[in-house]
Amino acid sequence: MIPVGATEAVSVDTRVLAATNRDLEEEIKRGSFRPDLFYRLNVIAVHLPPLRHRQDDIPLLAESFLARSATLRNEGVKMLRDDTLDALMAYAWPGNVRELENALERAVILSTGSVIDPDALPERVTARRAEPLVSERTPVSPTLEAIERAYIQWVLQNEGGNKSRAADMLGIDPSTLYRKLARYGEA
Amino acid sequence: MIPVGATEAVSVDTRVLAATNRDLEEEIKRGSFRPDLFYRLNVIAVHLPPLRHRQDDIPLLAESFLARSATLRNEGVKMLRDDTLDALMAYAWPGNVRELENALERAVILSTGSVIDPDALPERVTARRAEPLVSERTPVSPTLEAIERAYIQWVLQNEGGNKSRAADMLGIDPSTLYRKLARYGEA
DNA sequence: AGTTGCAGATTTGCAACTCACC
DNA sequence: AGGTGAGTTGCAAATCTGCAA
Repeated sequence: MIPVGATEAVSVDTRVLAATNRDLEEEIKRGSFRPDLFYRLNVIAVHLPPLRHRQDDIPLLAESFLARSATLRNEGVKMLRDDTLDALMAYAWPGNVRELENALERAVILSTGSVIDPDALPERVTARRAEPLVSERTPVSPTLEAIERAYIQWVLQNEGGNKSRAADMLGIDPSTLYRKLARYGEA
Repeated sequence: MIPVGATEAVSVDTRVLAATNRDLEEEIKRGSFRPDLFYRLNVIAVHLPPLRHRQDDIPLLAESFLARSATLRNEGVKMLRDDTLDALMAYAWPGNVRELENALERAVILSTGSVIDPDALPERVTARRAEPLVSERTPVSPTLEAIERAYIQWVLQNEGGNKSRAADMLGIDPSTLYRKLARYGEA
């Protein structure tokens, strides 16, 4: 595909072809596709899933890490003392899951017994209420409208600029597509 | 992230974090993102870009392949005779770019001189008007509505199910999001 | 195929209200 | 009792849509 206005020829198509299968197409046709589809999107740029929005997940995540860690080290699973867990849940984890994982790994190493107490956690975690980081990075997702626009453009290109066919793909009336495009043009 | 209703813990977040950069976020925030974003989408399942809709691109693609081939083989670039190119452009390339590439590779090998004539192409290509393949696979793209749904779900998940915040991300009123979700629920 | 008028259907943001939790 | 924030609903205005030309 040659992007509008560009001159580069690409060989993406090929791989796409290889990666596709009918089942998926079917599933997609009926509009039900899995979120992991969007994880891919994500990998490129869209969003940083903020762990701090899911504090309830922390116990589960922690448990899972501890279990894995125990397996890897051929040791028994270490437990979190209640207040240790509290600390974990209170912290904002700006580094998300990775940071949580690292902290727990460290804690496992530092703990001699089978119970992990708060002392084993990095200071920044236990320091209650680390003041809101200067640049509390607010993650950004594209606007619904932005997605619509981009997707439309993309389908349109795949249909060789044929608006009627593109409209069929999109499941809307050609006139509707026509107007949407017009709107995009203005703005 | 733990998908709604699931129990698996994942560590996707991390990599995402690593792969992201501010510039992209900026660009995205303002709603202008490049099509290659959707190529990724594409890689997973969405669509088979049909080469037959872009016959004008064929000369360019062919040229680029020939150039590359020449480089790889340490030979001079071979040229397409006019009627060879005609044949290429007349053919529907159900296998898309991959098929084109293969055909050219074959042609290069078969051609002793520096000019590629039609005889060097696979039969199916030169057989004028190969009858429309039995299952002329019509590529499918998800409906606009399907995309909207999926994207909304995805953002919603990233916001930990918080509809208000998700609505902010999406650039719509919380009530609007609420209703959309309700609609999805019914259907 | 692309475009536009049109009348009806749908959708939207706003604001108000409830509910839960601090 | 007071405050904040999420979720939800009524409503009138604005927008959007499919159809047909």
